[in-house]
Amino acid sequence: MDDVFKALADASRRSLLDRLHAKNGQTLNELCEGLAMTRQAVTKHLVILEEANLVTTYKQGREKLHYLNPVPIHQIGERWIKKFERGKLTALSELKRQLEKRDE
Amino acid sequence: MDDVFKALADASRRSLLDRLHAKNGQTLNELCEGLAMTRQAVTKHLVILEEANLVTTYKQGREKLHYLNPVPIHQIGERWIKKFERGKLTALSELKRQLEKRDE
DNA sequence: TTGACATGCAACCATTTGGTTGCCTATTGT
DNA sequence: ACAATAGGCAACCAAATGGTTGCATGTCAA
Repeated sequence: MDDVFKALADASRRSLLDRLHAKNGQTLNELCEGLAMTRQAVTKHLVILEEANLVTTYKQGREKLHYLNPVPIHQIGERWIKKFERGKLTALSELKRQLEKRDE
Repeated sequence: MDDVFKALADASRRSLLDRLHAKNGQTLNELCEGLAMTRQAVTKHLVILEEANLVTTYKQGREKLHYLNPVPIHQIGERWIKKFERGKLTALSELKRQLEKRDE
């Protein structure tokens, strides 16, 4: 889970996920197009995404195809974000109450 | 939004959010208890959480109270994670199809 | 078969990050 | 008044991060 959070912390990597979300199964060179980064930098980002299991690849001839795996993202939502949504309203009203108490 | 992702990337900071989720409105020293880190390190983490708007503070005398703000977490869920859940199943079946094609 | 194309590997670099120590300031209880 | 308590500030440090360049390897097409 830590891997996933770390992988998502970088805007370039999130934008790579966006690109794969728009069009799945792209090659490395395809994913490089229009980016202000060298191919090697993109490779490094993709490796981190693979290690976090956010991207799956397989080689077809000399090309390497990249597929988005949305499962870890979903798990962040289920296992982590939902925990903080329970009690969101009570936390906020508690905050409001305390902030108001400040002015007494 | 980038600030929030960056803030969430560190396990110590996520655990501070957990602590505030368990008990809201803690002081700095309270949040330090039982952690293998100096007070100053915790302060730095809390500053990052504040800048990402995940934690709100206010001073009461010589104490500084920390409150969890769950709104940015909720927004990550709404504005980011949900985007990838739409089409999750189609992405997965596409992936499966491609992986099977590999063995032909 | 050989040149062009797609990717991999490794060394290197600057900046950011996560932490420390040492000291300073402000508030509170006795 | 003053010692103890709660927190702030700044300099410093090692390691991680995000990027580069240069070169090597594997595959396809003419």
